[in-house]
Amino acid sequence: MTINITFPDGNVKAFEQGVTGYDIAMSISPRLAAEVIAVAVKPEGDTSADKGVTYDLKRPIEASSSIRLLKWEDEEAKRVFWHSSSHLMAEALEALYPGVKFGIGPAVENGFYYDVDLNGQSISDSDLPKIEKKMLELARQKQDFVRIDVSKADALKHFEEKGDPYKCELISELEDGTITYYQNGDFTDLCRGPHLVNTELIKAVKLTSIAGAYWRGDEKRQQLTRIYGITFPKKSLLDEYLVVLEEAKKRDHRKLGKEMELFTFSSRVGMGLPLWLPRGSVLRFELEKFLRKKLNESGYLTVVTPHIGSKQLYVTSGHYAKYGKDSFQPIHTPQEGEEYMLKPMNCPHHCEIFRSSPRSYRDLPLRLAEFGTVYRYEQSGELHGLTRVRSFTQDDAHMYVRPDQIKDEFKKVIDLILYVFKVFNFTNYTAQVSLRDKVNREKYIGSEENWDKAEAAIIESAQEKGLKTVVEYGEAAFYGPKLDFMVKDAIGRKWQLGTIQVDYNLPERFQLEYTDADGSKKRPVMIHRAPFGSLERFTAVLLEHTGGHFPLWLAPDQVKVLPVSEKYSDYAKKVCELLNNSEIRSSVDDRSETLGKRIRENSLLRIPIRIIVGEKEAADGTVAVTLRGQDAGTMTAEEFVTWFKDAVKAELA
RNA sequence: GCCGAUAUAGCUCAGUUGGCCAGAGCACGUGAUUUGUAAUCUCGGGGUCGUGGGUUCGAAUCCCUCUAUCGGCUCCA
Repeated sequence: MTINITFPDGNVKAFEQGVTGYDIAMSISPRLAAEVIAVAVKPEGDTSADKGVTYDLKRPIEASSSIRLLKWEDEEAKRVFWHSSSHLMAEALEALYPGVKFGIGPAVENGFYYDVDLNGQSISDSDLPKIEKKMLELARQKQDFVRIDVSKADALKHFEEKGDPYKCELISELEDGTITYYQNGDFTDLCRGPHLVNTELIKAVKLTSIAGAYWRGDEKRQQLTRIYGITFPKKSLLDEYLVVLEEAKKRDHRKLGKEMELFTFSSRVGMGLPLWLPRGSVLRFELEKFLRKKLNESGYLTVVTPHIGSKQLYVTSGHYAKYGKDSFQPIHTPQEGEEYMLKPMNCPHHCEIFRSSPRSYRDLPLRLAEFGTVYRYEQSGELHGLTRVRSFTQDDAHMYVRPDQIKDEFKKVIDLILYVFKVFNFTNYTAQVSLRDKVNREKYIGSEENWDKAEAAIIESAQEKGLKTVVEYGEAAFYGPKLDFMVKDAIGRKWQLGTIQVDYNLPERFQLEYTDADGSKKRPVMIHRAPFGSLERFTAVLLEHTGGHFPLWLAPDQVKVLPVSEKYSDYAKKVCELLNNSEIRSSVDDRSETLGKRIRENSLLRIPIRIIVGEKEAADGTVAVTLRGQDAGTMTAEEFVTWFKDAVKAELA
């Protein structure tokens, strides 16, 4: 019996039933067969958007299907490669650490990990080379990965005898008849697969770090040792990867922030409490200015509210019940029973502003904006540079809208966020729609009906704006669903920047009302939004995104004027004064250092423009301009001001 | 908070199996030099080796406590 195999280019070829991906590749060329790692199989008639199931190269294909032969360049192939590598590491661990028990060992975005219980033994970074060596040794034994179907009873028996409670727990949750083992060498693991054909494909191994991880992510359960690693089919690919990693470290915002004198931390002030240095403060104020202008154009009203609020405010908002114990504790006053809390968000204050006056349907949408500094008690281990801090300033705003205005308003915010991303040249972002957990719903405040409406509004707006979105169930805030924009940092970690959240709950809790056209009282809907997320996190991500080379309009120091020698200091100062009077941030560097050294130092500070003045310029009243290392010509100081303003205008267009 | 690691001058880092007043480069100060597009030379100041305890004749080095930082986990309004 034959089946039809459809190739990505639309060609169809007949093969014997039970043909494998490897056979198909061989039928095209042996060279291809050597490069193929796995095969994606999509049965004929499956019209879903699904990319197909990844098969082992030697697993028989039983029905007519469309296939894609997956090579290293395909993400799916990398996953197979790394998943197999985690099995190889487990085999090595079992050889080196007798009695080791295994949790789970999946492939991740860059490599793989395995969670293991070392059975009382300990392991440290210095042990990693030993494990790497063992892995390569085993890989060279050319072990086949063998897929074995097994019954639930047999599987349970096997791992009980082996004394592995983690695998037993996993098996107990699986359905009989769907359970498979994979075996390579002496190592057998419960695994769905797919895997490489043979371990010999793994040519280069780097174990990157050791960390603790809770079994099944539950803080209350056993903590396992997680070993991270990455492998490659060629040694050269590993070397390239290590170089990229080094380069990324150079862009780390914590390092750049120090070098460029933007911000610092002090253990005496307290952990997670950033101190903005003068240069960083300029940057921050410019970011604020940039957004304020946009807000003014978009009908927002700016408000200012205090950094603390009475405990009662948060009892009303519901935040106290939800987060009270895990946040900064109430501030007591000399007055018995009087308690204030550092504000963890601005919304409750804004709700009280809404209440300060009767509102008509004509007043809506009411958009209240504030650069509001908030305080959140993040767990100590979670703090990270400027991306996770305990005190940060949100570019916050709350829109109070009529139900019929939600979608329009939502779309306007999406436009704003996309404008921000465009100006800062963020092209590599993902939009995540965060909805309720499908099953576990008790942690959410508010009625089913309102949630359904809010979730629909988000999904539709995103669709109509043509956003590519990922839907995540269970990621919603407790008070409403949200649309988050995520970007990656220098070393590939994802951070949430902009956020838009629909909220039916706070208006309810604060009993917010407006008078509708027919004179009846109606409840507004609230939309929370922050295009930057926070000034802190945005600055961090921007630093890494640009490598510290900010757009001209944003650079803390825009121009450095360098006189060739002391003789031209006065002229340099005159030029600088003119620029500063034209609101161009500039300064003179006339230290008695060589010109070469001053150029170098000011370049390292990433000052975008340098102006050099010497005999010629002083005589002609001109300046010699260099923009980011590129000669931009000689012009009069006045011409430079115009040139500069035009350049800034172009950046913000 | 948990697991693992780290902490030496303002910064980046040396400091060998515990052993003379703890070193370098950069930065800072000083003097010379007055420079035409990415590092001029001279001399100098600066560290109770994160904190507190312990082991030892002797601790930057070994052990414990605490603090902070780093990599993860968990959490994230």
